[in-house]
Amino acid sequence: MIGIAVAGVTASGKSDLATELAVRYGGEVISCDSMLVYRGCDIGTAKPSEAEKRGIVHHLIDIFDPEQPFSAADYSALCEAAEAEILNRGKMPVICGGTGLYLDCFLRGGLPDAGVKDEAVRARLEAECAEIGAEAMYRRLEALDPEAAKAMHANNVRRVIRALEIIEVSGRTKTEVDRETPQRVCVKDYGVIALNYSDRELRSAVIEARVRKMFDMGLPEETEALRAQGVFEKCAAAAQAIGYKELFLYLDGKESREDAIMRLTYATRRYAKRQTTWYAALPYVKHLTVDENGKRKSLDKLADEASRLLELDK
RNA sequence: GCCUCUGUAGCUCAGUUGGUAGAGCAGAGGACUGAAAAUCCUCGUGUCGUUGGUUCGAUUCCGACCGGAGGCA
Repeated sequence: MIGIAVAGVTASGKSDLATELAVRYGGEVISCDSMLVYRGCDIGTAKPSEAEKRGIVHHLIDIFDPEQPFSAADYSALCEAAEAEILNRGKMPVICGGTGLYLDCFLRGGLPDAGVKDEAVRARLEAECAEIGAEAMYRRLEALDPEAAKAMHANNVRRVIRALEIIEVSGRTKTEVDRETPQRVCVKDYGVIALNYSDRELRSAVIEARVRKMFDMGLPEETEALRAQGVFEKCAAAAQAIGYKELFLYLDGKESREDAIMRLTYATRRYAKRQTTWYAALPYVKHLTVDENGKRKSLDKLADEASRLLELDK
């Protein structure tokens, strides 16, 4: 095994565990998070502080400005590079983060449609979609790539457009392109664990507490700062982060602080649910439960369990 | 004390010219191959405040009562 990956639900202690494992086994952490790459998005993304990093080198954090686009393909390539660098130093890569798609892409050996992308084409398709409607776009895809169309819902405009984009840019269908990589198989020699709470009530409570803490730490101010930069008008990837758009009403005086806190809590809970569904579908992950009898396990105990699950001390 | 408004799903509210009701949010489940903290799909029986009356039939009309809001005294 050349490395380990700590994935899992938001606010489950992934960072702590990954850092602990890096300390124990001589590793460096590679973040696997679509939002930690952005500078200035700190509180809202629960970015680890220097103290929390405990002197361990962390890769792929603060590498872009919030206006810049970022995607799974970019991640996969960057992660590959970071991995090589770490291995060169004779250290162990410890991937850590909750963006399931990114992890999956990397572990599967990159994306099949590498290089198949054209912002201009995509923008044009979006404009067309706005004009003729999702239904018409879907019918167009049905004619060109019926198999891909069948696998997606007509309302899921993003995916329909991406499939059409692939056809235009590469001259091949998404179905053809996708056939070239393994289906959700981990082709890298990594041990993968996903953290989650065994008790849903506890998970909800932890998430709410974390949101309140973020507010106390200055989330509203951070949001204002990003707004002043124009991040949200530029349709940037960072603008979709949970934790900023939910505060707009409050910042504009149209909602109470408490209501904003609750809406952010709800959004985060739903996110945790989506993550759970995602990780449950990945055949190569080992699941690790974060609480015991309603109380959080100590980090040491959790790390021991993770080590055992991954057979690290063998 | 009088007058007006109001009481419908966990929350905010629609609605039924009388034939027992539906949205958003919350909640549950799921999908996912270059925006993924994104995008999308599926799931709604609740004494229609209580109680009398009118009616073949009332949550809907009428009365009383009990909550809540406002106005006049």
